[in-house]
Amino acid sequence: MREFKRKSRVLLVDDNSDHLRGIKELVSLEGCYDVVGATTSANVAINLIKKYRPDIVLMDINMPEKDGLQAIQEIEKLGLDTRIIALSGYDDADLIFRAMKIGAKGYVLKTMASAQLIYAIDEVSAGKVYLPSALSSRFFEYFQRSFKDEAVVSDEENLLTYLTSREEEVLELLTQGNNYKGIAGKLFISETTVKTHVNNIFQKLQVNDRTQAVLYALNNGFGNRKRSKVAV
Amino acid sequence: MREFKRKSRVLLVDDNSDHLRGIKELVSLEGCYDVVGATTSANVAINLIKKYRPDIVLMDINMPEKDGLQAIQEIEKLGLDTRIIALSGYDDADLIFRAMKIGAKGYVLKTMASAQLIYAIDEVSAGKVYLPSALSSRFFEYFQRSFKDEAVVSDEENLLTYLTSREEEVLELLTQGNNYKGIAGKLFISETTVKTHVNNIFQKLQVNDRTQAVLYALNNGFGNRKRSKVAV
DNA sequence: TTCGTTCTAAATCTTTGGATTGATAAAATA
DNA sequence: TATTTTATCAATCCAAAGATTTAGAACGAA
Repeated sequence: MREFKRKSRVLLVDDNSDHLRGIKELVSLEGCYDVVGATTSANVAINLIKKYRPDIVLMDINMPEKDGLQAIQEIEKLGLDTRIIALSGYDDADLIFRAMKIGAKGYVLKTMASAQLIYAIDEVSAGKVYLPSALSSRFFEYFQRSFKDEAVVSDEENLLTYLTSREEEVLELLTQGNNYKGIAGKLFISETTVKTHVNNIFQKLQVNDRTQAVLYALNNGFGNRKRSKVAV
Repeated sequence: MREFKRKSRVLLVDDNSDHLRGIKELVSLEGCYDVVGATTSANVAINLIKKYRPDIVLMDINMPEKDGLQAIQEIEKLGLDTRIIALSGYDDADLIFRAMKIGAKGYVLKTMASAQLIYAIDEVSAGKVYLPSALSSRFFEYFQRSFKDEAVVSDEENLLTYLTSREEEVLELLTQGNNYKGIAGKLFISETTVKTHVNNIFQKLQVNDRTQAVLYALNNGFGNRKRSKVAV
């Protein structure tokens, strides 16, 4: 499959120039990749990317000068179809998670065999997202852990289930920041009717005012909104 | 490696009894697995799991009677160390994502080769999380897409940055559903002072009332809270 | 020192929000 | 059929929220 594709253009970024040289040789040895650039600076890398539009960027994310993750984020914001593979010395679940979250298409450890790196480039170059098995495991453990608390919350009695469909409509509009007049206008009913509904909602959700009602709704999976504990 | 481990105990759940028989034979042929049960009902499965504590559960998630995802969630809530592999007819990204989110340790398509299923069981049995390469790709695309909007949002001007630290404290208490009296009491300042702060907050966030202020705060990464567009 | 900002506070006033009671009509359900 | 639930609306009434103005004290920067 690889031999039929045009050569993929690869850019290398690693603050350690020895590593950089090593990786460059390694990738260059593969017939199907053109190394269009290699730099020790993330800032230079971003400019090179704008200029050469590489297909693949191998980005070291353990750099002192500029955070590699931040660099990835900036590159992603350019909206090019450059696909980034994070290179890291650590198999830390949080690092892996954050890298994938901001759009890295792969994550490879520096300690991994060079064949592994080439394989990752092959896969990502083919449009896939590639995480080595061991790192993928880490990722999913972290991912599942970050949603565990949320599941527990939805386990306890959800007072939202007691709302009638009309009350849900009203609450929906409340969660959009509407006041009585706004809701009345949007539902084509009188303001007093809205007040009645809102009061019933307060009773059912056991809250005292609209802000608390809105907070309850958001924290208990109202509509298709969900709060997650995942942070960047 | 496999031959040194004790036999893993496997439970099979599929509403199609033909499939069920087929899978049972397939798994039974592997020397290292004991099929401790096979049922067409998710509800029966949950009882069997409580009774036999299998190591692995193969759960069909395309069942009419009871939603397989819901069943997985219930099993996860039992807090056992049973690891669940989702069996599905669809490689839908959303389905895969939801299955992994609620704790499935693997996701295998029914159309995949039987060797693939066995491999998945092997990997999950070994404590890993296993997603076939193609599905893993799907998952990550969905995952990255679900965080993309969020990144864009944090990119545009965040009015929260204009708040003073005192105003942030007040807003924090607002997002907890406090009224003026509550905030005044907690900050040991007068109610009128709180009103002043709140009014300044409204000006800076360009909103009309506390509910809108709270919504703005939650939607723009106030504190360590982050809203995600990901839903179960 | 002077200027700007922040935090504090009060006074005043208008609007909105929330509680309560009561009532009608349609629709679902027993 | 009888009963309950739901959705609708009105009229109060009080409390809370919001807008506006003014002002003193503390603090840091120009």
